[in-house]
Amino acid sequence: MRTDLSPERDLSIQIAEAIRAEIIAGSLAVGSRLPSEAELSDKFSVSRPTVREALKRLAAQNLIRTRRGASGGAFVNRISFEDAYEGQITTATLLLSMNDVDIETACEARFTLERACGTLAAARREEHHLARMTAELERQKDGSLSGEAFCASDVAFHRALVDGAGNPVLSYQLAGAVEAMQPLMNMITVNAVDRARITALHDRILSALENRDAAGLDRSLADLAAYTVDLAAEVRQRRDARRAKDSA
Amino acid sequence: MRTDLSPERDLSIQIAEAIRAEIIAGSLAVGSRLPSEAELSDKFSVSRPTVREALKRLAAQNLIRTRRGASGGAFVNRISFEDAYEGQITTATLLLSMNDVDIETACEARFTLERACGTLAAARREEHHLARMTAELERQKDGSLSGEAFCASDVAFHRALVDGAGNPVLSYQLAGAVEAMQPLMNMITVNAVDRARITALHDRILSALENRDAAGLDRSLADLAAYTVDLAAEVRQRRDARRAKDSA
DNA sequence: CCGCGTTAAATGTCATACAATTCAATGTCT
DNA sequence: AGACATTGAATTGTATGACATTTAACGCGG
Repeated sequence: MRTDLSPERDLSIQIAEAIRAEIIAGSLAVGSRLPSEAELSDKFSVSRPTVREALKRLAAQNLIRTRRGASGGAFVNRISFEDAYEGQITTATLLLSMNDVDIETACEARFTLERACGTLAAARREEHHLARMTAELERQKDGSLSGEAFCASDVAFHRALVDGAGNPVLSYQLAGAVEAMQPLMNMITVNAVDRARITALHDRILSALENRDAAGLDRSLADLAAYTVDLAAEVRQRRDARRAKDSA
Repeated sequence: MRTDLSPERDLSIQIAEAIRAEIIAGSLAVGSRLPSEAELSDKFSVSRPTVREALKRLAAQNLIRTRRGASGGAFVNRISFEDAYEGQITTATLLLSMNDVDIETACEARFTLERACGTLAAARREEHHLARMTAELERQKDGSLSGEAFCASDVAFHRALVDGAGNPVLSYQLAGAVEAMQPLMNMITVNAVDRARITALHDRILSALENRDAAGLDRSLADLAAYTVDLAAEVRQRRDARRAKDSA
């Protein structure tokens, strides 16, 4: 079969869209092998490099994976939640950094969603969620931890909480919200006093979750949200003051 | 400058990651122009097709856009909420269809998040949110509406509710969750009785929002969630019955 | 000063060749 | 006969060079 393309837009885009449409429609099942690059370039009447550019576009979206060698080729990928997390996180991170979203707005979004998950997690959390959170909390109490490592542990702690809701779709959605804030949090969390306060709140969160105390968990998360916003406000005040001094 | 690459993985992947890292780190600012393909192939000591494959990967993620002609080239894209929203919908849709996520799980995620927004929306909604929801609700009561149009209106209604929370980050996250479910909802909502029940619930939601009655709004949304899950269960029972008959 | 063609720079596309990788068939030795 | 090395073919990855297309800027003439 030979498929014609309109010369309107770039060929590699059209080819990528044609293949993506087939994948979404299901006529290319998960795990099935696409025609070889030579066959595709024949089918679309384009050169092999052009086909390859189209395939790279799809590969960048995790829609296909390629293997070399005999009986190699491009295969339709089953998009796992883990794969999707990554894209979600980088996109959300860039969205926040590129669109001048203030920390208060980002915090509100993140904690609003997280508290909603908390209600479910209080009912469904399992031992391994608590174990992960306990381990991270221990790390956070280590004073020698670097700022970035502390934030990374903070993220892991909260993601375990979200996972406790036992709903993979929720975990996927929240991954972006929680993880995307890490760069912002890196600017905030600094001194030992702040850390102590945060780990104390984490203690409350963890024990509330352990006791399946949904209301207590929600209060603790709300307190953490309020404290985070306070810290953000301080950071901004310092920054504004510095700017005023610089411009003077 | 010449950058060395390890021969471990594919070159185009490494180049794409190197450039992406620069964008995320901010050393390539939004709107700035990347070196030309010839310069990049020189910098990384690879051929131009390889550089192009790397750029196509980045273009597929909306990280860059390219323009032809003099003073053309590849430019760092400002990721808009609209762009990101597109990608999130296709990803979320594929996730749901490829991973056999049951409707209950998807519904739970969607309404859990939406109820969280509702609490904020009850406090912050403005007249134009109510106006949009009222208009959509009127459409939904028109019996001649097609199934798809009804669902589209349903989505618009709920997006207006989410927008009422007055938090763009929240709107972005929720838009994906609500919209990605539309294909699933299309299979559910069918007959006039179901529609009447749904619009009645929408009536309750709207008036609760109008009266800034957060608790009532939450109850109404919970009822709608429960009803949706019921409908989904019916659909599945019918489907299973049909399958059993077919295999018999 | 304005309009218009020319030109140069950049991406888009093509054709071809070769390298690297993987699997399978084949053949050989024990 | 069976295990193991060898070869070969299929496929993706990369390189090279060329041409086509598009676009902005420049210079020239009116």
